[in-house]
Amino acid sequence: MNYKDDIIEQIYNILDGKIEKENIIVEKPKDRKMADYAIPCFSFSKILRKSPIVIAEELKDKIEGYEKVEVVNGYLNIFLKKKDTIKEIVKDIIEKKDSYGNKKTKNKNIVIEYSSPNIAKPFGVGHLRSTVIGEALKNISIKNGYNVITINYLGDYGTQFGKLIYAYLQWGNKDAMKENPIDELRRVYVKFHEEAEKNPSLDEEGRKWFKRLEDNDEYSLKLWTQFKEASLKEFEKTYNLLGINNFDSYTGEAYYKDKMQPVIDELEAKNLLEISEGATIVRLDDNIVPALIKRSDGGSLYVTRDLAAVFDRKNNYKFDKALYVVGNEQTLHFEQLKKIVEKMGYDFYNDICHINFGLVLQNGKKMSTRQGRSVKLHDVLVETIDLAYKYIDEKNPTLDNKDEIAQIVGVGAVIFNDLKNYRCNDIEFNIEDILRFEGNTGPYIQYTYARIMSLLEHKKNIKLDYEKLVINEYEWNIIFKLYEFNDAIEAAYENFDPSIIAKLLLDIAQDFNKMYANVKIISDDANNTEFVLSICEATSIIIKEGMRLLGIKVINKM
RNA sequence: GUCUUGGUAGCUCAGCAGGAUAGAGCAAUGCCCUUCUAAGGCAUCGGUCGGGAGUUCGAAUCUCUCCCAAGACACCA
Repeated sequence: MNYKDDIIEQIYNILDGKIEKENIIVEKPKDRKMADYAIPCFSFSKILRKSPIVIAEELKDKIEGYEKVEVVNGYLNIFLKKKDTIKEIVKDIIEKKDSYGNKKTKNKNIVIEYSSPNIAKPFGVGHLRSTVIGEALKNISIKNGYNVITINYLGDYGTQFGKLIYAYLQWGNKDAMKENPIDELRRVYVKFHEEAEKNPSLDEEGRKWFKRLEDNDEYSLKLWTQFKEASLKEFEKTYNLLGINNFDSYTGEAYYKDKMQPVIDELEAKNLLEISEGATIVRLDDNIVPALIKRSDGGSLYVTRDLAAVFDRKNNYKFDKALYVVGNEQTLHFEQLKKIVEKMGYDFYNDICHINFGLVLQNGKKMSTRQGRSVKLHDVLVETIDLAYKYIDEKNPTLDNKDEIAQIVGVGAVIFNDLKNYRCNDIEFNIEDILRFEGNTGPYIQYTYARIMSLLEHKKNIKLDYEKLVINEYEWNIIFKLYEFNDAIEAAYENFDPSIIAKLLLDIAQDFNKMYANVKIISDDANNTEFVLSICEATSIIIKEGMRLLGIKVINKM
């Protein structure tokens, strides 16, 4: 049962419906000793023309089904019946296992575009964010009952490839290309931008080569294909480490190259196009700068391709929502995209959602491949896994699958570090933070899980006698947190924010470890032991499932 | 310059559809493994919630204004 809803319902009825249900606020007090739920009655006094205390006193005697109801400073403080509540929640979780918290099927399709690394560039820590947030949102959306289609919209097209082809032809080294294609391509790309600083006419060369690529020039196409294949091979290593490799589609930007013209024609037919300074634009509202559809030389641009993509996806997947997990810096781009779709007369523009996230900064500034400032994700993962291995070797040297565990812990640390904070905040890239396995970290939660699994080996599955139990505050705190998992799943979807789940898991792990340190779990009292172990089991189910939603594995021993 | 985010403990961040003494982690200091995994727990230290004004019974939370930082702003994506 939902306690909050029940309390609201009761108060609504007691006050004869004079206070709207949405105005009855049920809070969770910061300090659980004050109450399990609290209702501030201040706002009722204007309508009922009585003091909050008088109202609270009236309500106090009429609310039924709870352990205790108190009035303090105008708050109505409600205490749940501990044993009944625990029994109900623990039983529910253990029965449902990892399906606990699953929401009803919505019969709606969600397309999520995420990860989207750029071909011919290293898979940098910047792309980690999109990858990891997108993956979590996929899991969270499915948990909430949506059908999900995932798209890895590879950055495999655009003027940058013209620049790259030109740069490779100018300064490229075939042997180096064979040896380590990504590094070689990065080298010439950085070189191009250095040279272009001195000699802006190089940009013109880049555009020329991209135009050739768009016009299906055989030589350009051959190089482009070579770059792309080498990159994908390289990315696969990183995806394998992260445990992410199941996109429904890998259609990159290039896929849309022959799908842009119909959209341009439609824009033309709807009289939305305009020529300005030689380029073709769509003029939007006064507060948004016009969107460039075609360059002066006829070449396509980012918006052009995204426009083609959004219609293609609407047709193919009949999406009810399209999520774009793309960084903050592209906010304007998506505003323009939505606005154009709206101007074209389609009302699904509202279903286009830019799931923005903060930048990965280095020394307070944006990382940039162009300026050679970027850190390879693969290197970071390897470093973290190595450190995890050292920990294991030191703390539990007899474990037999150390490599596997080190990988799960190391990768978990990296992913959790990214997901634990609100996604829109910028992150200062700090390898020390990632390499920390104590406190608010992924390994802390994984460790907690391993502890629980070790305890559960003592579980005998005997029938509990609830009458004999004495509940302590540690147990009670955990149960209440476990119960919040349901709400967290919905909130994480509604806000498209995985950190809501990450924070709850930290809370749960913390409460568990407090209990672990203060309560003797395996004791002579078989009934009580079994009871606490059932709480442990419920906790382990929530931690495992919550971590799975975040894209992180747990292990039984570490 | 315009627009968008953000400014909470030394550091990284929670809290923000207003509510009871502002919370974690890290760092620092001191405790706790003959007992269930010390990647843990406990304690101490640490804050005029960027400045100012307003709205109200009540503001870290809402409004305005100023300061600071980052990002975006026509032929990159």
